[in-house]
Amino acid sequence: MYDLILSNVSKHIHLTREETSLFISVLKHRRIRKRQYLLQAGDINQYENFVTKGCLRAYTVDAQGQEHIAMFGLEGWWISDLYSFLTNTPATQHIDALEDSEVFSIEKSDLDRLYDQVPKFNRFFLKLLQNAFVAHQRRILASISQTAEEQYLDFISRYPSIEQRVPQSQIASYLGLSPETISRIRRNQVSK
Amino acid sequence: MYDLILSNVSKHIHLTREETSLFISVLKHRRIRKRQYLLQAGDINQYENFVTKGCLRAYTVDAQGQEHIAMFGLEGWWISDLYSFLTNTPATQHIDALEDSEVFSIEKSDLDRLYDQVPKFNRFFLKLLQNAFVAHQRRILASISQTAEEQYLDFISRYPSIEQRVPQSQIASYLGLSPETISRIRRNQVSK
DNA sequence: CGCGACGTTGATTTGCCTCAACGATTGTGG
DNA sequence: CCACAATCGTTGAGGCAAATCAACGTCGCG
Repeated sequence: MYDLILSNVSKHIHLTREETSLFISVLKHRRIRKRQYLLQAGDINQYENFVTKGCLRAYTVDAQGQEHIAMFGLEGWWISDLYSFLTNTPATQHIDALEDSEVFSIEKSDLDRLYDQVPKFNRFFLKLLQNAFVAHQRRILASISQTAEEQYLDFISRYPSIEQRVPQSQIASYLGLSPETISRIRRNQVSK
Repeated sequence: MYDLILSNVSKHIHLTREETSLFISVLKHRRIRKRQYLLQAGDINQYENFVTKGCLRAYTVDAQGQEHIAMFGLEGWWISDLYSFLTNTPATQHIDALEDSEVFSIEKSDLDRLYDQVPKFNRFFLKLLQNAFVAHQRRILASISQTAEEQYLDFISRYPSIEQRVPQSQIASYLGLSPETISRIRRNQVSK
């Protein structure tokens, strides 16, 4: 049950037995049914969440009611509205499940205590965030410099596991394209 | 001379006198003339840079020769090609100066040693990166959900100091718009 | 002075969106 | 278990926001 998250941690730092059990003691296991919210915009994001099963998404809803996906969360990924989490302000993002899912959640106060008691967790989350930051930078540059087709092809080659699991319309929403555009790109693709 | 960077650090962590002098000892002061490179794509980004004076930009150049600005760096900001820095691989970004500038640079090996000797620097860079991550997330959502005009107005209200200092064409390049579009937005704006 | 950098403006093009209709598949309540 | 609704993707027609192309004015600098 703890294998996935412990191997995720051990990619970056090494934990002693005591540190491991301390870490495990702050994990809250939760099941989220498809379409169920893990977080609603307006609420305060109390948890950093690690996905152990299924698939979630974080997204905003604009004035026209359109959804814009900030990130997906598959097995082995972390997902939260980080700004809300850090500043204790109401979330601007919703997080919900695209499939029946399971996560481990760490409460903010527990995480802060963990940072103090086992300082190397600072290093761990620093590493995580470095990776996320680099990925975001790439996404920004893609968004401002590439055509719709380039963005889509890049996406599916970079995240084939997402492309296979989530509806095309969700990928469209992640890329900032219309579902029809994705459909047309795919049509042109087969004839190439 | 060290005031700006020390106050930047002390926003997030407190340093003893010894830690402060250790920190200062790894800072390399550099002057970069307008149009001069701090980093060229293809080279390995050896430094994390803190801007103490002037204004720099990090950007990629695509196959058509078009520049796309990843980030600006004004006084008090950090700037680097983080991916290259972390992985020791050739940079994909150029960094150069839009004005005569000065920076403090920290070499990677020094930073790694600093992390070990003064672990709270992990915390410091974690905090920095959290802020940067949140800003990037906002930028992504803006880019995929807003019109050109909304993006531009958002930008100048969020970063008035940049808008006053850098050419409009550079802001266009940051937002992924053409310079002409920015010009037209501004024209419509005055008549409102 | 003359040149390059920068911004403006107009004309035209184009990539992608919107709107609308439809088929296939999935899921669900009677 | 079937019928009907919802979800999802596809396709076509038309429109529009922003890009492109081109010409020109202004300013600052070497």
